[in-house]
Amino acid sequence: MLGEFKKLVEKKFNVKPENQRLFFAGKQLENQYRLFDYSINVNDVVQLMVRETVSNNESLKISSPKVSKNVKEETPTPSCSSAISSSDEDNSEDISMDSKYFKIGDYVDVKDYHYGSWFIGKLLKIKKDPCRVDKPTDPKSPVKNDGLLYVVEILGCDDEPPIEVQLQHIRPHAREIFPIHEIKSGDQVLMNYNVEYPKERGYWYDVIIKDIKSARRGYDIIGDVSVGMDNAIIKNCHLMFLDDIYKIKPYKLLVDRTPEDNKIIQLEPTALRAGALYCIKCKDDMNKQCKNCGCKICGGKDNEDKQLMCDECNHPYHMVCLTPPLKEMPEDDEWYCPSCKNDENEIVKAGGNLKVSKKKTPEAMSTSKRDWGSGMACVRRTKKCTIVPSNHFGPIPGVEVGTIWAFRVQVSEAGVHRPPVGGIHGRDNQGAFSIVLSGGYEDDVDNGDEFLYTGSGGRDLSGNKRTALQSCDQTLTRYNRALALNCNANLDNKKGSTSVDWKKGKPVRVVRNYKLKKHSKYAPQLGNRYDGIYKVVKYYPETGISGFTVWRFVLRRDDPTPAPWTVQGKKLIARLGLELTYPENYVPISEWNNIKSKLTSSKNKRTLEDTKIEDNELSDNIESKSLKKGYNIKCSGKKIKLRYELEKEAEQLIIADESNKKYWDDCKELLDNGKKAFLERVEETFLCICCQEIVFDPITTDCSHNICKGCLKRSFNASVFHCPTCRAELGKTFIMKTNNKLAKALLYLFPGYSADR
DNA sequence: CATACGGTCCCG
DNA sequence: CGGGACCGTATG
Repeated sequence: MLGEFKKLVEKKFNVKPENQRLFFAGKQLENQYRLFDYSINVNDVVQLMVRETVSNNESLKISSPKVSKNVKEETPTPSCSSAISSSDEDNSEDISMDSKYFKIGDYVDVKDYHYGSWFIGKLLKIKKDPCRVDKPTDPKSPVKNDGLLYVVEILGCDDEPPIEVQLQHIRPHAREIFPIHEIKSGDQVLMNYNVEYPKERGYWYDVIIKDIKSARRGYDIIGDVSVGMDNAIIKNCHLMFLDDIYKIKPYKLLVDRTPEDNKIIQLEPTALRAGALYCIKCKDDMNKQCKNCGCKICGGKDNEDKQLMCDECNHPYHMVCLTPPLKEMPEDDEWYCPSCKNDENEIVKAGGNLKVSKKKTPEAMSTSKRDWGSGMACVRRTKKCTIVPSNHFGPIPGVEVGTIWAFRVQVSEAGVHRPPVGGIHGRDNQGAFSIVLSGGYEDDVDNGDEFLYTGSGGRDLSGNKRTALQSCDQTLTRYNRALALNCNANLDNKKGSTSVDWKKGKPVRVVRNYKLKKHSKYAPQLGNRYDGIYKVVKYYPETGISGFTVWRFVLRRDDPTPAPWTVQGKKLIARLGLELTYPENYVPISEWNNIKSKLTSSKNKRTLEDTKIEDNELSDNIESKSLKKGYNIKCSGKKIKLRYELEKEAEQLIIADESNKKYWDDCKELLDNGKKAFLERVEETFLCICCQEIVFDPITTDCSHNICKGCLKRSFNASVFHCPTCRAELGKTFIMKTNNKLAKALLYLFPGYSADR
């Protein structure tokens, strides 16, 4: 059983079984199955993700080093940038006296933030690090960030600006060759390796020697190469370049430096270490004609000043080799070669008119006069989830239940729900992988753990629309058929079908959108939230509110992670620190700010709560609607409704807390569902937003929110004087008066709940 | 090619 | 201001 396997994993990786999430072939391994059930064989690789349960965030980071061979891109970090822009004069103070290890003029090996490999450089300046954010350090590095920035000029790159790195990313320049016959397994050395083309010369990385074999001519060396900024290890690399292996020179304190040491470190290196070839075709032989790195047409490398670089493919072209030949440099900044250029006509006219950019002309693009340039209406995905295929069933590894994204495109990027607009992602011959509830279909009914979902279609989308009113009958085709296939029952596209064993159906990832709020209280306040795995219990056609046939799907939650609206779920979300995320570099438009401000103003919050639909009401809804058609929901039989009658004393204490009347009334409606349900609701209602526990020593604000006195005090101590829930200004002089009535009521219901505080 | 439970701009 | 029109995009 998998439980035993998890124990083995615990021994090996020191991760508690409950914190392990194991994946194989895109599937999450569940406890009740065996490795055999997943067809896992010897030597197969199982992915381990570590659930974050404690405050220290140690997640399994898988990094792929990115080393681009030829083209240097610009460092994309605007703040704390590693490269000084050449136009920007660096006038910060030199404080080289503060460094314990280096002084100006030292020749050092420097780890470039961009390539993640070691280069030779000369130390120009030492200054204070204004960012003071520690860059990743190799755990084996003998030094730690000392709060200084070392400004280093990379040798052999004359036109490149100096780079700035922290102490752990520079070290004395390694000059001494490590003779191959002296090397033994376990040594850490500096070697040349090409991540992309392991047989070619590449950049310089730290390598731990794993194995040395005598081969027919010379040696075979296997080692673990440490690449990239976060020191990802590429294991068991076959290293090719054994003539120049360098001994890593240890750090030495300045106070320990002898005059001899000083002479060596300040001596300009006689030879640069051979780096990656620019061109692997011609091995950078300048005398060889090469259509890969020289002119794409003639292969020549001559007349560099008469070569044009294509802004698309980056290949050079002699101006004279073009047809027709170009006599002068084009005035335009952009130039595209014949094979990258879109419009053939433009190429013919190359000499005269190069004004057309690669982008489509506005006329060809659209007839619209609207500006779609800003906002998230029609934006492209910027990344694609590749960790699992798009037809993957079940959770997406690393995506926690309760994750919230502001926009659908982000949900798509995460791989949770890929279509940018559609509500169902599925294939009509495989099943549905995910669905989104966003209140767009009038017939949806949401009851949290179970909901009634309406199929898609039956709408007239002419006029380039995405949504419309129902205007004809839905059929069990396309996405509806896909979703039906998830149900553990034979497909019936006439009458629908009911699962034999609903849990055995295919899993559906479910996302709730904030627009669902209108109809459901299980919707998030903002954005799109992943709520976990559901299964299709049954599906059937029915006449919808519009009068047209719609297909309806009953989905029921089957996920080990507590749902985001439960107390447990909320605690988990708080523990994981899940927060609404926006796309990178997102600049909110005014519209979006309006939505947000509406939510934070208490007045609107009230009206939202007024429209909440109750549990029982919802269940009745599902039942009545289904019964109308002669279907019977089995769960109605097993529902045990044992109304909890509040004790007199409790009733009095609750009534006494007038300022929270609305909340208490809200809770009381759950009395019908029994004591447990009622108490859960109370716990949820009076959860302190700060500490995620039931409010202790509660303060009830004018904006009707309850916070622990201790939590509020902490907030005030940090000079934050507004309500943590709705951000209404409380003012410095706000008097923190405990709401004793609430305190008493809570204490009655949860005797001693504050014992540990 | 058709389809789609987004998102924004524009107009009344 | 709120609701209607309608765009690019990913997916099958």
